[in-house]
Amino acid sequence: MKASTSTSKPSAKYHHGNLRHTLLAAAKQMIAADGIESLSLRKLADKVSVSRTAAYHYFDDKNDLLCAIASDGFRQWQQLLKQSEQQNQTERQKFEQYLVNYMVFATHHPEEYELMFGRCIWKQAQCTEELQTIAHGTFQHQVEMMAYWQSIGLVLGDNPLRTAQIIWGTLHGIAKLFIDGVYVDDTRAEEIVKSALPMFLVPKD
Amino acid sequence: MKASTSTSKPSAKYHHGNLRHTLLAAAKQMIAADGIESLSLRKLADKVSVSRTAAYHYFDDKNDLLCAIASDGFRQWQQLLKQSEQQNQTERQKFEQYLVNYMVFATHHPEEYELMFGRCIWKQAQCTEELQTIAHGTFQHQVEMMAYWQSIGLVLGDNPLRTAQIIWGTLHGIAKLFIDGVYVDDTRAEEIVKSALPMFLVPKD
DNA sequence: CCAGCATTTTGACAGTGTCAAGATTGATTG
DNA sequence: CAATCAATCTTGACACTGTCAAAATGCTGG
Repeated sequence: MKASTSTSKPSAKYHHGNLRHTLLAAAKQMIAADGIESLSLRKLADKVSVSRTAAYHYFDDKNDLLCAIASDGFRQWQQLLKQSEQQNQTERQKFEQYLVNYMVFATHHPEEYELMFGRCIWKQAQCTEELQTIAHGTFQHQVEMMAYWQSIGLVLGDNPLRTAQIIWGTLHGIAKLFIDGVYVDDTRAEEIVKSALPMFLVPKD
Repeated sequence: MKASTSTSKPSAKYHHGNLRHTLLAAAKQMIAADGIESLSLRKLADKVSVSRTAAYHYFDDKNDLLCAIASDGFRQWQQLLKQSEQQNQTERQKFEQYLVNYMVFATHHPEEYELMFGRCIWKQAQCTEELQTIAHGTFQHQVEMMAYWQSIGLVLGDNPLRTAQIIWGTLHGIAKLFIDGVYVDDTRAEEIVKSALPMFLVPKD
């Protein structure tokens, strides 16, 4: 357990140190292990050895906590994107890389992915301003990339928004069918998306 | 309220008549109105004017009830498919009709759709044998249709399963992004899927 | 009319999120 | 150094949830 405080003694203190961070880390670990729906604030508090309602000082709500995790997820995803973008590749390779990255991220962080793009936050509960902002930024970036790839004649279609919706839809759909256990195929999600790639491209000849 | 019994008096009786059916109908109505996650067995029982645990005589579980609703959803979907298939159309029209049907069904019955294809049943809880069976049948039918459309040179690709996975993924993804409120665009889902259509088809010339 | 059966109810329990009020501590002043 | 204060955490309480065991109710066949 990497819990404990940041500065001084590791053992039980009243003032925890940086409880907010610890809570987030523990929560991520728990949802990774047992899924979002089996995360309870009380079990979380137990795990961090803190009282049931301690989290309420850092989060308005359970929903607020989940939104914070989702926001972190977006930051992680954006970072991965940035890393990938500055590699020296042809645009076609970048596009393929983007698709593969998406699937790898989604299948490797299924619960975070669910929080980021799932009904849990977007439909059921209202999402935080922070989440709204960072998510919107990510979406927009996505559309811009598609628009660019269309403008250089790599990707099919003339309506960037529309095409972005379709391609993202495909990625999201395959990811979700995998994550939610509908596809029990042992095929890797990356392979499926790789065979989908040609559908999106402007024919060479 | 179309509740009440099937045979005799409509008013309060101890033996309800066909409580199972009534429960299912009321549950569908409730999830259509307020979403799956706000359905509780107790509120359901209240609505049907029956005690909290009455449902347990017809369903093992809350999960069992949800599975029953999902099964009904699959039956409805299969019926819609059958209706559509026996119309007199070209194969291309049938294919397009299939895509549009999928989106219309998904967006008009979002909560049922979520139950049928969502994590709620497939991942989180284990699904009933009945559901497993009917769902598997539907999936298989889907793959067979894709295989046929490929065999007659309508749809791209040579691997039926793979192509079915991709096309279904696209449908599912667009549907979910709409349903879950990520796409707040006022564009109709059918239009998006219609513009996706050409991607799947073998070029004419 | 009564026994047995299917059906429904009542009681109870553990678990959940969340609010209000109190307890503890570290930091800030005079 | 001591007293105050604000940040932080805990305790108590409430309504709500799913679910089990045991009791109650009403229908049906003998």
